[in-house]
Amino acid sequence: MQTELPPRERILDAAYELFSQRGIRDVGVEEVMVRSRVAKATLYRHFPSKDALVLAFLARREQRWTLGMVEAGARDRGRTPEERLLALFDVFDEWFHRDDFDGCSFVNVLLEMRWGHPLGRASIQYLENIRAIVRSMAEEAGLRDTDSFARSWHILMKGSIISAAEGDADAARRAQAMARALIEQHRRPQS
Amino acid sequence: MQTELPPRERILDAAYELFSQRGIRDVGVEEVMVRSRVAKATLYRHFPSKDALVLAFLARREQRWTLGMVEAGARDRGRTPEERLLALFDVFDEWFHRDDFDGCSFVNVLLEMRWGHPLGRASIQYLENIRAIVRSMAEEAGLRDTDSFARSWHILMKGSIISAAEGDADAARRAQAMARALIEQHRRPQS
DNA sequence: GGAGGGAGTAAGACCGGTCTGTCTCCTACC
DNA sequence: GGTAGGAGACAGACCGGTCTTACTCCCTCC
Repeated sequence: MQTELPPRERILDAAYELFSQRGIRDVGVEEVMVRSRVAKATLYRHFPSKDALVLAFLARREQRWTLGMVEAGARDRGRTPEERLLALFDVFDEWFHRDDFDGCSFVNVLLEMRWGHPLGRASIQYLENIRAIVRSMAEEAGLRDTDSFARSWHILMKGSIISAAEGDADAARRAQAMARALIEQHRRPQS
Repeated sequence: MQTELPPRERILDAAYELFSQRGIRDVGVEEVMVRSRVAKATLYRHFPSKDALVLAFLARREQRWTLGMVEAGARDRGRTPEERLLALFDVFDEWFHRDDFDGCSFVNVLLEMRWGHPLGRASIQYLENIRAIVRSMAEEAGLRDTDSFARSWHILMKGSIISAAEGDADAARRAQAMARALIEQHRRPQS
């Protein structure tokens, strides 16, 4: 039998599953405790408040989702920089078809908590980090106006995620088609 | 002095402001009561539950926002069918720059309540209604594959709304540029 | 026209449940 | 034996929803 993970890891694992699938307000700390088989005092020893736990969840989400699944997945699939950009939507396509598809936690938390709330602010920062990855890929591809490109690209990413949440599992393919046109319009030299 | 609106209207007005600006879970029925200057029994006489009140809010949101602001606004601004489609993002541009910009309530409620919950289901239906408007405009414009067109177009709409919620007030212009390319690709005959 | 009654409303007490967060008590292990 | 952790009671706040009380208005009927 495997040795059980230390309490802090169990808490973070449980929080990740619950928060990513069901959102923040719908999940109480007690549910996190039960799933991680941890006492309340232990949870509050490691995290001073629920908000702090959510912040830790968002950081883990960036590691696993933004960096692990999205960025690394796209970089693995494409050979050229442009292929890697487009592969972002291949990763999304596979993600949208998974039955445990859970949407973008950063968007979810932002809309659940709104601007102004610390968790909303943090989510905005993590979304900006995603745009930075796109921008860097666009620079590798030699595109022009990479900041504007990344913002437009991000519109396609977020819009397709919402559509997938509505039930359109093919939203990534539609977004990818528009993404191709966007690349075309950002090729040097000025068209 | 103007005569006060009947209680039901006062309740719906208060619910509209509160729910559209702050979401569902963050607003308690007591806050709706206070703002509408209505007693609790009165609220529960007109609406059997908070969920029923939220459903009424969503219906009013469709009337005011989907039909009143978005569709009517776009139809007023454009002369040709294609201009009317693109004018959707002119309406968005103005909306994004308003200081009381509140995002798309249907997306907000869907992400707050999730699939499965009756309010999430209702939101998905109202989002489908938006796509039906886009589809009908696309048919007027003589575009081909109008269902797929409307789904792609909707990705641009929702993505730009999320970007605006993040703080990018110019998201509508970026989406409009991609929208132009999308129209181009859906012109008859097959390009 | 005046009395009576019923419907609608305001104000708010109240109930059961849930939430976050604190605290106590006990066990196990190093 | 001291520290970390499990189990859970507890506090204080808030939630949705029910119910009571008192008042006002309007319709009706004599």
